[in-house]
Amino acid sequence: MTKQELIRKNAAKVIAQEGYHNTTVQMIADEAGVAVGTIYNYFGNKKEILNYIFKVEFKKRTKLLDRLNKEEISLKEKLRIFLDNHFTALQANPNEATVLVQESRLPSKYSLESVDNFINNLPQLLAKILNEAIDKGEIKAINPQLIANAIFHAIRGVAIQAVENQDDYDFEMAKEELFNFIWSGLI
Amino acid sequence: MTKQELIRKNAAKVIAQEGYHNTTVQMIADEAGVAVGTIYNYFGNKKEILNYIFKVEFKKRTKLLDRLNKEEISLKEKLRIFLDNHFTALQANPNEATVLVQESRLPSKYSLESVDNFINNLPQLLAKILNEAIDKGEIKAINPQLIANAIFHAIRGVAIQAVENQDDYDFEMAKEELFNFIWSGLI
Amino acid sequence: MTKQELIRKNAAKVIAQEGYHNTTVQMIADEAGVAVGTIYNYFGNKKEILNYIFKVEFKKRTKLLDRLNKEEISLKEKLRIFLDNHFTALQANPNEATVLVQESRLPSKYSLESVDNFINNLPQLLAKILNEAIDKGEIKAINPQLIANAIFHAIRGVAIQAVENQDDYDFEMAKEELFNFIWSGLI
Amino acid sequence: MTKQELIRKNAAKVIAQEGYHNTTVQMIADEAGVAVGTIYNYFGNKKEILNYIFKVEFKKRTKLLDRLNKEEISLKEKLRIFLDNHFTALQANPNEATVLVQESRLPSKYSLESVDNFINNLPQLLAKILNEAIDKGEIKAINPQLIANAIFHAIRGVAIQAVENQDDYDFEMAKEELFNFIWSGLI
DNA sequence: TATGAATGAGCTTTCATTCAT
DNA sequence: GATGAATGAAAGCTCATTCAT
Repeated sequence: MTKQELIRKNAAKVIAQEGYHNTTVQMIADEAGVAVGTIYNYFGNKKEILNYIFKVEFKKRTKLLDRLNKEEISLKEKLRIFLDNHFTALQANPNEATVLVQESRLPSKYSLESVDNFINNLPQLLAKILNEAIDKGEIKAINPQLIANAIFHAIRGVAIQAVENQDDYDFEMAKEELFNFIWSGLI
Repeated sequence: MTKQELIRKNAAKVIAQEGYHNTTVQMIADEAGVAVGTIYNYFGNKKEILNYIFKVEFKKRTKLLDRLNKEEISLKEKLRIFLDNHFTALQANPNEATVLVQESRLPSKYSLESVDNFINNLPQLLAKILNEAIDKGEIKAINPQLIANAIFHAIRGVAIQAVENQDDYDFEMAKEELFNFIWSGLI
Repeated sequence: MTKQELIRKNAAKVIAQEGYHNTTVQMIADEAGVAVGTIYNYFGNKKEILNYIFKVEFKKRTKLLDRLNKEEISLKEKLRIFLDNHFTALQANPNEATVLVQESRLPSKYSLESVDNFINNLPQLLAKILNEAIDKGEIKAINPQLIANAIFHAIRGVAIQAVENQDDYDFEMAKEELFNFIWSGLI
Repeated sequence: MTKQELIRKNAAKVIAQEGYHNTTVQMIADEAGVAVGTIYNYFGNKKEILNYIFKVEFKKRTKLLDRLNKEEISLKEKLRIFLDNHFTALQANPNEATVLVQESRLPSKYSLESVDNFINNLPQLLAKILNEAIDKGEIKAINPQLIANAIFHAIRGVAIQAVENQDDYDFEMAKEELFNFIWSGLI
């Protein structure tokens, strides 16, 4: 693991626990087992650490949605795959997931590029997929923007709960329930 | 308006714009037209201001849900009334709504009592209502906790968009779309 | 004395002893008997303290030269008055004088407005006075800019020595010698 | 060119542009095209680089003055030769000249041996030469220390201007004006 | 009650220096 | 010798909080 990855991972851990604003760079350094100075060899400032965490996660999510967007499968299947992936990522990287969920609502003027990307572009991509499904008659005529947004946040809300109760959480059940709820809302 | 209310209102305004962590007590004082010292005559510390904002809003929401819980009307109607109320409150107090939405995700160890209340108890109350509706056969058998949570966050997500684009947002359309989406997901 | 003056005075003292770059804001605060935070209530940042020291001294020197410029007395007398004033100021405010002398040579890109003023405009004013004296035939035809600059720095050089050996320095002698040297160089 | 010379030259370049305190060892390393570590193989610390720049330049100036001191030529000629030399050096090594001029006023407690040498011994040597000229009746009875100091700084002041406006500066004119001014002040 | 100047702990960030490779 | 990633002490600056007026 590169030192940058080491720092990203440990930063996510501390920020997930403490929140970005309660996390000092020293805390991140201690968790990563490096000196503060070392962090500044890899990140220009504290904000960029958070930025990088978002960027990495955003890339993962986006890549999947982009791929789904192009594939010739039904929306139903796409939604299943997306939820599968999401919950797998959640279990694999709970810290990063927590950070995404907790730190994604700075007022836009302070917002990081990557946070904006995450919070705006992901629903956007989802809306696009919904739109096509409407055209194909797979789902009923809804407002794609609005419903994409609702779905995105519904998933996010369940993710929060899941992550906060990681140890005894039935991820399979959650995925199933969530899928049914969303899908019924669309047809 | 009491001085405490004056401070609460103006604090909500600034915090909505800047975010809690980027808001200084001085900024709140300036907005409210009082001295910093005055604020500390009404609030023990900065956190308590946020706490109070949540408390006031929570009470409003909770009161409604409590009432709905007891009334002998169908879930469908309850949901309608809740959404009506929610969107009305949103338009009436967009600052407070923004604060609720943006500041409700501190890590639990730093969390304020009132924030916890808001984020946990509101879905809880909703879950209770859902549960009864299941028992009565009004809706299908879902996991009430999880779906209440999903609904809560779906509404929250739409609220964010609405508040951020206040000036040219079709609240009626949003309410209608959201209601249909949720309701279809339940039956 | 206002608190701003208190800080300026004590800052000049420490900076004269230690040099601007070896002076921490904490040192200034200690010398002035206030907290660091207090300094930042009166100055935006460390640089502004230095800036203000220069500004105050510059105003003093400039005011005199401006007045001399307008008066209908001979250059010889003007020069005498200026040197008198300069050496009086030197004895009255040796710390400020030391700061002026020691900190006035930052590379121009980092230079403070007030430092630039001091180092450029003072010789400029002197050059103007010389120019008029040439026109009136009081002194010989020299390059006013260049000689003004030479005079300015000659005075500055003597000032350094004087300030560094304050306790046993014959200011009257210095003034006399310097005047004669400069004056002979002009006629 | 030895590596030490390479570093000295490039350090002078950067320090002339940025000032000693705004120059990082990394910047010097980059300019010289070596690694930071390499610099520390040739210089004990950052200060020693500056020290060395002064030492080299001081030796040049001192050598000339020492020689002039011993020669049996008139002060007038000595002064001419010195100014000639000085302005030639200025044009040949403007970076080093700039450094000498800008960095020679650290408070004495932080001062480098070589800086002290430069700023104290050069005027001292000049004073000695003046003293002999007085004894020989070549110039009038002045205070040699003080006037040497004034001359030294007058030259320094003109040098600053010259170096700052290198590209379009009439060095010959400057030399001539300065010589006349100084010489008239002495006789 | 209202004020706002004063406080200082605690934060982010820099950079001269080291040392394993 | 040359390297440059790692270090951590030390700096500038912020801002919640206090308290004399």
